[in-house]
Amino acid sequence: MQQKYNPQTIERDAQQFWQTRDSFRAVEGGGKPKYYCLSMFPYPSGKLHMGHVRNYTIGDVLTRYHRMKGFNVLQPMGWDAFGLPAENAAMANGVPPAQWTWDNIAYMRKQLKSLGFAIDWSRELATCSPDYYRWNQWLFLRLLEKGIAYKKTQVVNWDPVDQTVLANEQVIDGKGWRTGATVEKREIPGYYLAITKYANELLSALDTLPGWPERVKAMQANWIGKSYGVRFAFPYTLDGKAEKLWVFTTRADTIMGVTFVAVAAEHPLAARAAQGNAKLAGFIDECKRGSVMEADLATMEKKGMPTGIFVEHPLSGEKIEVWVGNYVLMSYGEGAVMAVPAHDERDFHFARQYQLPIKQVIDIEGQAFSTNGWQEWYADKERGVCKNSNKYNGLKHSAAVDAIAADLAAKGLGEKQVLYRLRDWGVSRQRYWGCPIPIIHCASCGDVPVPDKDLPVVLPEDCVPDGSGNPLNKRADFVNCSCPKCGQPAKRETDTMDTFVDSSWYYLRYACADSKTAMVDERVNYWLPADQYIGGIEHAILHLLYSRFWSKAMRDLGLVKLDEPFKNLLTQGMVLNEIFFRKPAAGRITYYNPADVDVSVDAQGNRSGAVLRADGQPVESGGIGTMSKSKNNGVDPQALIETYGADIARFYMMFTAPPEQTLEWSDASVEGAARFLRRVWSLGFEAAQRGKVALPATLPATLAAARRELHAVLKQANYDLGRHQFNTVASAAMKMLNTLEGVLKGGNDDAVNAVLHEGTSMLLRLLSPITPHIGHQLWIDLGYGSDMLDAPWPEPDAAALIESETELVVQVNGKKRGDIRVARDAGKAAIEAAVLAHPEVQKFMAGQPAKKVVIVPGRLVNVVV
RNA sequence: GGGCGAGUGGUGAAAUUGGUAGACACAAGGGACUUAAAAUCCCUCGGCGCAAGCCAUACCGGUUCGAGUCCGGUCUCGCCCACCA
Repeated sequence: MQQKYNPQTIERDAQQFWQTRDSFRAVEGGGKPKYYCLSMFPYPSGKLHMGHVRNYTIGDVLTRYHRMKGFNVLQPMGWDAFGLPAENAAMANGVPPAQWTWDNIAYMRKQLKSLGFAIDWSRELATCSPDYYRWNQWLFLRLLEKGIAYKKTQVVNWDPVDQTVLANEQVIDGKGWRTGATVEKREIPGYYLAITKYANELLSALDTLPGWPERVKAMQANWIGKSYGVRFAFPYTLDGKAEKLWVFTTRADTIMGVTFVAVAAEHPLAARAAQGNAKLAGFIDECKRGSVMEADLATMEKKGMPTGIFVEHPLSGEKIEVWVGNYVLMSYGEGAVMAVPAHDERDFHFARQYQLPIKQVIDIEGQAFSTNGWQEWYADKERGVCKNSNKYNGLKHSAAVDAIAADLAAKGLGEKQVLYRLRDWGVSRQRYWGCPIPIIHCASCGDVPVPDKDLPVVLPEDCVPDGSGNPLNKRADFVNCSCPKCGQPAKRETDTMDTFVDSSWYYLRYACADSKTAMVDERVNYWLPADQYIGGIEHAILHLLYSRFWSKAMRDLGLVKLDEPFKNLLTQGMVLNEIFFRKPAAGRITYYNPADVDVSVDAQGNRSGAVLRADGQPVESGGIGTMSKSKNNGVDPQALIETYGADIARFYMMFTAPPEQTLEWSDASVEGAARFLRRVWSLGFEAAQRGKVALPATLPATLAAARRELHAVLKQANYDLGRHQFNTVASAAMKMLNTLEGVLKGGNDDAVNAVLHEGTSMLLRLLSPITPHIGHQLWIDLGYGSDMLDAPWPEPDAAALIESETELVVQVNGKKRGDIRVARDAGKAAIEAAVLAHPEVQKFMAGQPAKKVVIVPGRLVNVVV
């Protein structure tokens, strides 16, 4: 055994040991309760970043902890391997995306292994492998049969940089989620998945997920956006034909206040009105081209134009004019709204802009309505009652809605409707590096599904994209085929699937990654749902919603017995670092990596300045931000692992912040973690020299106190592990080390060494989920066993925690004035007497009688004067 | 505009149901060891005060014997959604 802590050799040996023994292979069954610990799989971008290290360290801590607690644990790993970066890299380097991707996977797998994660590598999968994506295609065909997948032509979000369609969820602030390019609108045919059929279940089942953060559930509920309202029609006659203009409203109670109707620029009625109306046609064109930036939209001036078409109010029969309004969305509801300027803020501003009538139909007692300016209460549906509304006068919101909906229904002009904000999920992408959509286009048979026997439709792996659209279109050997129905020459679909399809079910495939004959098998029902899912908050909506939908769809196909795929969700915080830059008078900002900047501090420890090491000149601080290429503030995990080793990197990650919070990078704190593990090693070395000694029946008081402290800290640490607060578990390990070093200095007799050994064995096991390598080695060196993974989780000894005397804090009027030691079983009267006799207490009571004495057992006594 | 969350030393952070605020660290300062440095070890470390003590968990108020924690209000920051009818 070496006296000096040498992480490199220790870690290499431990990893070899685990590999030789195949320690982390998970096998179904065996009588233990199962624990499926799942981390979001990485995109193989080239190398790991700190976010990955943090994510997988959290997963590994939970994995190893549960394993020692007696669970049958599965921790798998795979690769979200399709996607655009591979195409961009291919263009930059002239290498096919497949090769780039597989090279990256090989490198990142090596990195993950060097971090010592307890992963069952036999279940590894990559979504770009035909063995995996054939099942995307297979399931897509099943969904097509069920009508959940369907084709339609629709106005879509078009990313001009990536040259592809984006789902609504992938448009952020009017920009592509990946490229940041301003999204355009285009009309394109594509395949859609009817996620809206599951809207209600996706929403209501959120209540069955107590192990999910409220924040994520709120975001999903918000996104699904359930609204209760009334869908109804304004009848009209055009070109001699009776027609209906449908609208949706959540405020049917204000229906008697309708003074105009507004339709979206894309609405068919707008197009009809624009015929022979060049001015209107021009306006509609302007609206369609207009910005889709939400920030712009929210502040954009209300613009509109009358169509000259009039409709009839369904209840009053009044003539109402139809306007085209730039604030009406074609994609929500009917693309048309009833406008009630008196009680809707947008309608109000629009009406004022164009001098349209404003008619108050909701009254709140004591509030005076005015058309001069908008007041919050105009839209208050809780307090108001109907007025100027004939037979509905005096009714409150819900009663009025009921009555009006009933009257509309009686006329066949409307009914109550539940509407969702959620849209169907467009999955066609005009990209090469993705899963081919298994469809063949035949001139006579139309769109024909590829027969199951011909799956997978294999993506050619030797294409090099050149930026001019999808290279598959130029691959005659891929495109040309024969129609499965009639045998005539046909064309293969060249669109590929959204990569979110790949990641919507990979967690199921881990359970049966070797299955050649089926997408999933019975083993899925053993492992799923995942007991713990860990990943970034950025997937709160997209990936997690799609995955929930996908597993429900598979359930309804009878493939899995599963309502929800992820029982508990932990959203880990981001890894941040300082930002330094210089902004020349002219030219672009340059960012400098914090590793190249020297920061000086004054005597109080306050920051006094920062200079670039290379030239000694000052740089400006840009605060703290997520590690990113654009801010040049990333720290490469590889350098960290090579300099310090996996255990120190892992310990630092766990100690610095609780898992859900952001983690601010600090080189000095990494050094602190290294210091701690060196001390652990020294302690282990010393303990090994002294030899193992069994605990005697009785211990001297100081050793009993030390032992009590060790067990009390362990008790708290176990509690903290249960609630995933790993930073205080790391703190607990530090406290135990401090205590044990004190014990060590107390002498070198059997009693000392007995406490030392018991404490060290507890410490190593408590640390082992976080720093498994050092634990593995010391466990052997100290003679506790040959494989720490087989050791039981340490539990505090209740007997060690018992004290003959307890210390109570003494307060007078809620302020601490001292403390007393009393017998553990001291009665109330004895405690009270002891406290009242305490000199500090007497001093602060200043001769006044005690009004009341509050005793909190085992904690404190408060004397009220 | 709507929703959710958070504000504690120079810094990262602790404080389970209301019960000793700042555990455990980092940084800083002082000291020991050393020819010297690194490493290691010891001490100090929220503010004011010589001290007794007082003040301190964004701010104001409330409940309570007792509030970082509960309630009401204000301010600031972060995230998500957003002309969703």
